[in-house]
Amino acid sequence: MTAFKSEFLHTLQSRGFIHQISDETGLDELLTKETVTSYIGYDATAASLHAGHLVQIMMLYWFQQTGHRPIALMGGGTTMVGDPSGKDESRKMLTVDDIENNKKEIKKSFSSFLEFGEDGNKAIMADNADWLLELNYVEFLRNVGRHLSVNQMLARDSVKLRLEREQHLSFLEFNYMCLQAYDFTELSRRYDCRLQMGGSDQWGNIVSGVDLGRRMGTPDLFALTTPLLTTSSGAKMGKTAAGAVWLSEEFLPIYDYWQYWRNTEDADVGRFMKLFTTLPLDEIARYEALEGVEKNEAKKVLATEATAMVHGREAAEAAAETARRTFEEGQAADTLPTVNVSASELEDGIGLLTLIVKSGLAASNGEARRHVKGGAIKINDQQISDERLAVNSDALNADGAIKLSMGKKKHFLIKPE
RNA sequence: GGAGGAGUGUCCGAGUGGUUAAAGGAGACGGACUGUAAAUCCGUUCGCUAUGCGUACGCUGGUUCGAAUCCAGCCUCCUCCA
Repeated sequence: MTAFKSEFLHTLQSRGFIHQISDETGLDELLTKETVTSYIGYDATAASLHAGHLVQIMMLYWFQQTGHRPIALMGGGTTMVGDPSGKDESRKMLTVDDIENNKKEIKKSFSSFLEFGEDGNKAIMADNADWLLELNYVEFLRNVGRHLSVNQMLARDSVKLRLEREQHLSFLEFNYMCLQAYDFTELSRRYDCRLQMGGSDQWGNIVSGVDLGRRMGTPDLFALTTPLLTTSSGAKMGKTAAGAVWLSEEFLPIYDYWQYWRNTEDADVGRFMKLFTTLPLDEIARYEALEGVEKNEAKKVLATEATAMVHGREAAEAAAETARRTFEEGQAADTLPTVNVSASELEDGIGLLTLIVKSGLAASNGEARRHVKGGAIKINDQQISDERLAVNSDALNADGAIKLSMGKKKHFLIKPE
């Protein structure tokens, strides 16, 4: 293992972020010498980023923390085309308005990690729509295309593997690499961006940009990728039953976000602490050394720290406190996620199944019914077996709410309004 | 344009006329055991006003008492050739 001189690479390496670097020594020197600009691209396909993006975001965070200038590049242009690497039928074309809105929302999430601004090493939010959308095909071919080597691109794993397996590779897909390569040179030109980072699956695309830059006469460009992250059981990061673990509060309550990290597998705690929190390494080592039941303490710290990164410390502490009261004292903490029902409806009595569906615990009455049959549903901690039960205001507790639970972990408060 | 292959439930994948709402697996959810973990075991996994009804095997028609299964046309995807 190389010992890096630059604070940035040293930090990344000791925290387990690094998979591949195009020119370790060169990049290390550059980072030691001057304030460097680096970018990571994100497609604006949804209005919120999710936990799968976190590793990338944390890299930008450390980049800025160690004195460099990060660029978060929105794929406004590439999103218009749609990344074909997702194998299913091509993604629905997003409207310009959608993309604009998504960008705005995504930027909010970035603001928790990066300091945006004009000068010094303030982060920049760029958008490849600014240059990709006005590209003229023939002009692009003449200015950029002649520098792109098909021979080299054919050698990239992403392409090579497809060809070897005799799988179809569309021209569009092939061009995605070209556009991303071009992005890199454009960012180099506009912002003197020297480094592109990304997930390990992006290696080929990033290196294509490095090559293109050299042919087009940019300063030396560098590539850095992170390992593909899975949990110890092999599950993809950032996915749950309900879908992605969104960073935006509107998509996932902060309490649930905290819970996601609280339920981390034992084997992942240390690794995740290094990647998703900013705790000092020696402190992480202490938590990592905990065994058995004590590991839970580490998980709570992980959950609170990881939540604080996104939602702020106050909200994270609140989520931790809610969890403590709910799980350790069995109370209905009034900060649990709440479902509002109209007071008059509640007076008349609401069907249990309806209530379960309304709270999002089940997608249909049938599913709700199954949960009741399976003994998963509790109201005010009383197991309910009668699926036809009508819940009315008699069930309200002292705080004027009804605690609805499914299983041991999911709790809601039903409140009249 | 030619030849061949494929399209099944969240995903993968069996199923070539009849107890098929569709084997099996994965995933997910619930339960047991635990530590709000993992592993393991058990259960559930289209919808509904439910001993019934409605939808469902790319689409549209047809054959049949009866079709995911047979026929015709169409659509989409893939491979090879031109």
